[in-house]
Amino acid sequence: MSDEPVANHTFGWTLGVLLRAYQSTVVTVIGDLPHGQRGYQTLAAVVSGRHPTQLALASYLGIDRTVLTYLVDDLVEAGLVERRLNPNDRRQRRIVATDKGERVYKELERRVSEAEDHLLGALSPDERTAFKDMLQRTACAVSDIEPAKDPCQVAEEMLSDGG
Amino acid sequence: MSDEPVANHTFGWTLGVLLRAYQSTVVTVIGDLPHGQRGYQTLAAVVSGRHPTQLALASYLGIDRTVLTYLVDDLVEAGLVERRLNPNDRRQRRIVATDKGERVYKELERRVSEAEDHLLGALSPDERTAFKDMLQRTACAVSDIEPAKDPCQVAEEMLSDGG
DNA sequence: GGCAACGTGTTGCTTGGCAGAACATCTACG
DNA sequence: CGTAGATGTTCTGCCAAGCAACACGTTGCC
Repeated sequence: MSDEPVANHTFGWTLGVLLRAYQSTVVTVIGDLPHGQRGYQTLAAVVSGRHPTQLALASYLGIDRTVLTYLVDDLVEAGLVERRLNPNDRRQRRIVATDKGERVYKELERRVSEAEDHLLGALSPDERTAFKDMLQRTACAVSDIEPAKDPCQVAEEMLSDGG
Repeated sequence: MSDEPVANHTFGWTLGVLLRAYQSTVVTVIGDLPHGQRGYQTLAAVVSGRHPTQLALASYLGIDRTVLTYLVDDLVEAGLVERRLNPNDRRQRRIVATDKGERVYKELERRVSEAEDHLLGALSPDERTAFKDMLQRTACAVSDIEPAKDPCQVAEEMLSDGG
């Protein structure tokens, strides 16, 4: 193992390198978005329209509810999203993207996609697709291992009464 | 893109999910190691025998030098590694694994590998290999984009005067 | 109506990691 | 020898994140 001339890097290390590179790239690309990469992920989740409550949003993003409050606060302040009361359950507040939010996200998403492709420059186009697909499947499967997060399967019943 | 019935998760989100899952798994598996996943990565890097100086080690791990000091301190205290002065340049201190450190790492590495396989359970064995390979290539290619880190190409000349 | 449970927001505490400055040690170059 | 630069250590401050606890409004159940 240890006398191999190449590679021999830890899986976790490669993950970390990739994530750091991704983060710094994304932060550079999105610039003024309130909470950097976090804010971008949040905006993306909001635009997707799933996650009827802040709780669902927080667990999807893997962050604390108290943190999400500030996050949403700042996104609201930036005019990108707004809190909308669920008339069926006025405890819940659905976070929806404003028109501006959608426009901004579309533009950012374009830039971020470019950055991602740049990041995956070592892979051929086919490999990139395969890589992203595997990454998706793996990440979604994690929801089975750690059901507390349920990132992929969003209760769609919850959506029906909110939309 | 946006009207696909499934998936539609951000690349960064999948990365985050995977990393969080990996971290929590690893932390569970390694248990008492001083700095959790960080400590494990450090130990792995030390055992690999590359990185003749703490600076090289820090940049490889993508962490600050001042942080590495504490990390190494605790690993030394745990009897896993030791600081060895480079006789050719006594400013430099090469971190080497003790016998205990190597034994511990071997065991931890076994467990972590299991955990990784479990984590990649959604992929077939062939896919796992391909995935890890692509991940490695991508992570290593990042060193070209951000040469400050130079994670993969370790100056081997530096090694020759230290070993 | 009364009570428990829930969603949200707020506060405070703690931890962890990063960044910067100052310092000691050592090497390299005149 | 003296100076400049490199390495590592220590100290300090800072910021982000997570966690716990509480308050408030709301819902559901009895």
